Amino acid sequence: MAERTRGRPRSFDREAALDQATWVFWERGYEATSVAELTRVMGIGAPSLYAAFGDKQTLFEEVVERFGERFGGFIGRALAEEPTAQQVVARVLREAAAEYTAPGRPPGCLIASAALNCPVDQVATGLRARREENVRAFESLIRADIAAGRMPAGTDAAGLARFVGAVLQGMSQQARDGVERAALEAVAEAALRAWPAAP
Amino acid sequence: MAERTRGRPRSFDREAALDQATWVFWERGYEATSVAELTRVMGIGAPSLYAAFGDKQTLFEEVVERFGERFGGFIGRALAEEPTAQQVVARVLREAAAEYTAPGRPPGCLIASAALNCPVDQVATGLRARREENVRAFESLIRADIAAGRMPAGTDAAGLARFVGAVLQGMSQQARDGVERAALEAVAEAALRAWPAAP
DNA sequence: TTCTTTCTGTAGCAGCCACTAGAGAAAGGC
DNA sequence: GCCTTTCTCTAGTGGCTGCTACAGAAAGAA
Repeated sequence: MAERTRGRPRSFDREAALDQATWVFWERGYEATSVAELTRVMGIGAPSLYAAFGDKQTLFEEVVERFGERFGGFIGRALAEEPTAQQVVARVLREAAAEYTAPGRPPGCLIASAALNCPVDQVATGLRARREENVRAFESLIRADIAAGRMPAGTDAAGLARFVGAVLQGMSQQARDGVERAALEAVAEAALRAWPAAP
Repeated sequence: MAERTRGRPRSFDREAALDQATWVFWERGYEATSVAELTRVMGIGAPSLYAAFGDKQTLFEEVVERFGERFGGFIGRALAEEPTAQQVVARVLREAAAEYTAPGRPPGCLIASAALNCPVDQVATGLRARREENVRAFESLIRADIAAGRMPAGTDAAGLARFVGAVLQGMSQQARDGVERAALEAVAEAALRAWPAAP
């Protein structure tokens, strides 16, 4: 990755700076994070930021991508590793309670909360698409379970998937409001009781 | 109310201007709403706004108060009119699906979404307190139902109340993401299936 | 009429916003 | 050594932010 190139070499670690930026955006959200604060936390000058990352919006998009890989991965892992919709959802909700309140990092989920009330349409839309992606993944998983006879034939797959998405968003917001892990776990357990019994 | 006073009379309707301000804050959130936009929509100059409402933050607090009376009232009404916790929660969730997607007004709930990612602590804290108030009302209602033998003795009242709060917040966010009423009603129905059976 | 009180419109405050021009610094290629 | 390339630093840009000083307008009180 570190190809030798001509010209003066970059004096900072691009990956480390990206991590710092992720932290700030996660904590404050897109709009409330100023470029001045980013450069301060990243330890670089504004021209270096613009040379390395484009502009604030492009930097944010890269931050979101990285966040999805590093911290949003628990949803992808559950989707990949658990065999049934119920097991996926149970694991996702329980892990969300832990992830959204993990000590040493900002509460909640960046993808759920960083671009709320954001007047830059493209930014808000990008995050919305990522959330919608998850809901659709849940939905097709539920449909598969219905088809396989693991869930009642009359189950409202879209509604149930949307419910899981809403609970995740609600849990993230509650975490940002300062609610702690045990309380979020109670929310997850309550949500799981809504799951339809196997036929 | 319209007491005669000395001095030049105000040239605009204070209540109407407050309604316009409510609309803008509801649509855009606290931070993303500029005083310039407020004065434009309210049809008054900045000095008139500051004379009549104090400053942006005080105006917002008044807007929140009015919003709670006009649009958040459905929760209070359900709490006052329904006899059991289950009936309160069922009505609140179902009405929320309609309220959060009512045509002709901004989607979602101002109290749930207008101060997310807001760096002005006092504003964010004020809305958080209002949300917390609702959760506590649900909780004491559930406790009363447990004491009256209408719900199982082992019910986690705090957890269930927090769950309802999280679902409401999630529904508001989904509404802001453009999800429509029927889908939110499915979320409400799913959430209601989590309610513990009577003992 | 004149005084006092209150509101309104113009015009502008300092401070922050995202962003960048231009000069110098630090590397490889020759 | 010297050229090219790329990055960094200083010092700003215009534009927006919330907010206000000031002068004039419009009412009641005398």
